[in-house]
Amino acid sequence: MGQPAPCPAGPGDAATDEALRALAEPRRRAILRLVARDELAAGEIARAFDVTRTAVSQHLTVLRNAGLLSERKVGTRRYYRARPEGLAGLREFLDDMWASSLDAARRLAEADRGITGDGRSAAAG
Amino acid sequence: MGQPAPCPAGPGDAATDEALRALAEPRRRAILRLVARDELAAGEIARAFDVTRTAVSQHLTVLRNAGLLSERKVGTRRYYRARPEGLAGLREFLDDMWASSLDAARRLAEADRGITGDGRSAAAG
DNA sequence: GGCTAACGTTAGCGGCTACGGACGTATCGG
DNA sequence: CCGATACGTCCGTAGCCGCTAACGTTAGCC
Repeated sequence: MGQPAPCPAGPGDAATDEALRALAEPRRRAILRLVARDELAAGEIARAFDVTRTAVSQHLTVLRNAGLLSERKVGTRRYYRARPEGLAGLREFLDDMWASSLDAARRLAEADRGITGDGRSAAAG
Repeated sequence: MGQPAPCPAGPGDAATDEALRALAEPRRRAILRLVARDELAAGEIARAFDVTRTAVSQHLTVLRNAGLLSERKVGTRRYYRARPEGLAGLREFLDDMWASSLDAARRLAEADRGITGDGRSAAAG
């Protein structure tokens, strides 16, 4: 066991889970790409896909719930826009993972070199 | 057969889909965090969770298939390690999305300013 | 050869989720 | 007021996903 949680960051974990799960769906990624360029209405977004408006509306709800979308109501139309802030948490998460992996890789490489090549250089550095 | 997959840095859509779907699961993220620090055997990883070894083995397979894990066989033990390269595609994807969102936000902000504040500055850039 | 340890794999099951159809609601126009 | 438009929401269904139990395989030891 062990949940040391070196970087709980409070809402970072939950938000990351929501955002990651939302991005795991190809449709939602496509929608996000679409609204990342310009602000579009739900109908226009739905027309860009072969699925029904119902599915698109649900996807929009999921994305909005994950903090990846921003909603703007104008009359009967609802315009959606991508939220960079929603991706910030994910970038941080990936960056942390990236750093850890690289550090571990370097450590293992040094250890392997000390075993296969030279043994006394282990204390070097 | 085999998987040369030298990490296609270009249209990593398929790879991004696999990696994103793999990371969408909390268990897999925890496993990845575990092996990001040090290289561990499947049994040790499985012991770190309350689920059975079968589930962990499947998670490891998924992560490995997504290019996020590296396998090293030693006797009956199989050591797993996180692969930074697997996260590279995701970082690129998020970075692109981030840039697009920010650009769109700035454009919309300028357009909004032109409407609410001044109209002749619309051509400024 | 026989035994144990470590691990992956297959089959079956329960839960979740994306999808489509039908319905209700809010807004604009005549 | 009534119709049309735009959108969200509820219900039922099909497919996917993660989990467990049982089995098969490979490596080390006596």
